Amino acid sequence: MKYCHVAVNSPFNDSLLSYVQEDKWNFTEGDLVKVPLGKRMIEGCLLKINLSFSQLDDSISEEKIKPIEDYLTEDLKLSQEEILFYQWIAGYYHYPVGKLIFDCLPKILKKPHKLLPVKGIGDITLPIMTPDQEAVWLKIKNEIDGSFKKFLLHGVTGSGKTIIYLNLIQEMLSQNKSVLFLLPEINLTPQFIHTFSEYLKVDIYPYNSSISNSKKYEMWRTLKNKNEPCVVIGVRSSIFLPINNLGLIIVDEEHDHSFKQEDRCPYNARDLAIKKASLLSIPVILGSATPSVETYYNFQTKDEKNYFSLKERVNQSKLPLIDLVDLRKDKSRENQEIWPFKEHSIKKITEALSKNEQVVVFVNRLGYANYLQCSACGYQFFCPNCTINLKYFHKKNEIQCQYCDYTDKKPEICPQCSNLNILQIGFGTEKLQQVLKKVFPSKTIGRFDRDDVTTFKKLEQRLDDFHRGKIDILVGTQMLSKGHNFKNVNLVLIFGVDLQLNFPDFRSNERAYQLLTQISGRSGRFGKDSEVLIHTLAPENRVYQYVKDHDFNLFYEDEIKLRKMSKSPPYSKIAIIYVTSQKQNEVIEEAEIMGEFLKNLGEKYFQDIVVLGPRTALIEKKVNKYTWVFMLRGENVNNLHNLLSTLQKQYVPTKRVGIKIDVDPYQIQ
DNA sequence: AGCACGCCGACT
DNA sequence: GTCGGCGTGCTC
Repeated sequence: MKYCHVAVNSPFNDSLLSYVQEDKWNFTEGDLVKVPLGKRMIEGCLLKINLSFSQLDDSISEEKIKPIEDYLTEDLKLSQEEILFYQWIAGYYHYPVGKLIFDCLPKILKKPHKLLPVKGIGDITLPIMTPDQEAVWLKIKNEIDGSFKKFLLHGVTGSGKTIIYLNLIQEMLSQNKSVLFLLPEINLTPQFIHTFSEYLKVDIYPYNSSISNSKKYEMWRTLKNKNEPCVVIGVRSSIFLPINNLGLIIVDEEHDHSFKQEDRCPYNARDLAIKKASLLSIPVILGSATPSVETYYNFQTKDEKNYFSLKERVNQSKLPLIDLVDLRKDKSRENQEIWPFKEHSIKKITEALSKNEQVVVFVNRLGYANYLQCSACGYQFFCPNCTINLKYFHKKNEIQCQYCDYTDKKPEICPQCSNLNILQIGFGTEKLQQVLKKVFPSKTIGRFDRDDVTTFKKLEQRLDDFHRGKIDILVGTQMLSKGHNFKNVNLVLIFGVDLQLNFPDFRSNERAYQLLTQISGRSGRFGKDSEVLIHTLAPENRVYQYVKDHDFNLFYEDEIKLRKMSKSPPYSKIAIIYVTSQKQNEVIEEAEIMGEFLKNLGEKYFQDIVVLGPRTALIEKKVNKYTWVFMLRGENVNNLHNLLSTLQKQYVPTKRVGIKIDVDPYQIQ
């Protein structure tokens, strides 16, 4: 009797199950199959075939093993390289490999659908590079030699990283190799599709959440067999696309947190890009104006010769002048009508508008007021399902939860003391938009956030309107901060970054620095003098000073010292364990028992691993689910992985709780 | 993760 | 009586 190992789409037994391989099949490894599990049929992928019973690394008894039912499809299968890639990821993130595979593959379809790539025109020749750009491009080009190498392209905002990418892509295409271009968010797709199709005469494939499953399925089949070189522009999940003859991966905005998947398998696509490049022996280029501290550290200590920087903007542009607006000053004399703007900021906006320029206003929060509070008794309006305040939306006249769908009418009266004066605390995009509408009634004030821009189509439309000058002032959240090339913006206002700096997390300074620098970078990209006004209650905070001085190195030197002192990454490796349940007492009890287990395990075998916790998650209850967390930290990566594996193999929960492991967490929830 | 079984309360 | 809520156990 022949047996095989199948990675199934179920977490049962870590998704690795054994099946009988009947002689009638002509299977090879990587085939996608249907297998029986209990009373149903589930999807599976053959990892190892032609095994005898004794070769099964499984403690199951022989008579329990059932035969494979059928092929799931013969249209698509995984290559040996893909299997290795998925297995490595599953091991690294302690996630079941079968779940991972079927999370990543498109849903298998019977009928193929039509797929039309964007046909690159390539009718414009690339602009001549500046001497700086040319030097970098030549050095990278000469380093690329058909082996695995990683490069960091560190160029200030507006320094023209895209031109270097395009030259390198053209070089690859001329060698008949395809290129994968990863960007953090779907928002940036339209502009890259536009630019790439102007300069490159090849098929360009966008891959993101606006692409239907049938197109995704067709893309997997097409890219696997495609012989002509092409370019894929995609978000994090496109790292899994089986691109034939892939010659180069570019990760733009490598520092961006959107590369980290938070649900399901919590991988970081930037790190996977490096892994994939090494498996395929190809180069990978990381690009950013604000490299992550960990990436920069790696290039400082290991790959120095592959670090390239661009310090000047192109188009004779200077970096914007950055002004800190102290929100604490002269409170009494402040004009309440324009709050939270200051008269100075309104004056600056007026000046910009009078020059027929556009203005970008950034605030990190949605809605009108962050929460409501009774002025008499201090009562706050909380979500009944989550430990969070309800946000107030003015136009909808509602208070809403950001984690579940709980919504209520705006209260007129305090339910606790019947007081009629309910205070609105904090502000978001909606508030800023409304204030600006009042101050500038003849101007068009647009909004760019998740609340107002709900579909990809609307997003394209809103951006297009702004580019065409139909919007004078655009008020937006993070969505606005990344990569956009606005021609007529020389004034940017920033609000609400103080909150980021107060976040209890070793990355809070880094996040704030990156955010400020990225948003500031939207100002003055086309030659004119430009300005950024950062509104803050803590102008003396050093992060603001580094942003003001455009000094990445000082920021980094300061930050890396803190990381060393606090033994945070890159000086250690971190993993988080989340324990969740609908029942608060069960999570707490389970977390305590698990804490004992981890402590004993640590004392016996892993003395170098620090176990912190259990404590509540930052938001203990979300959608009626309670979460408690552990943080594990260690300098030895292998020990950290061994501790996690031991926990997974040996720890038997006493309650029905969910357990999730997050290796290299970005946000410590 | 599903799915079934089995126990219990509440409703015609 | 029996419908359905959810706790528990099992699946190669």
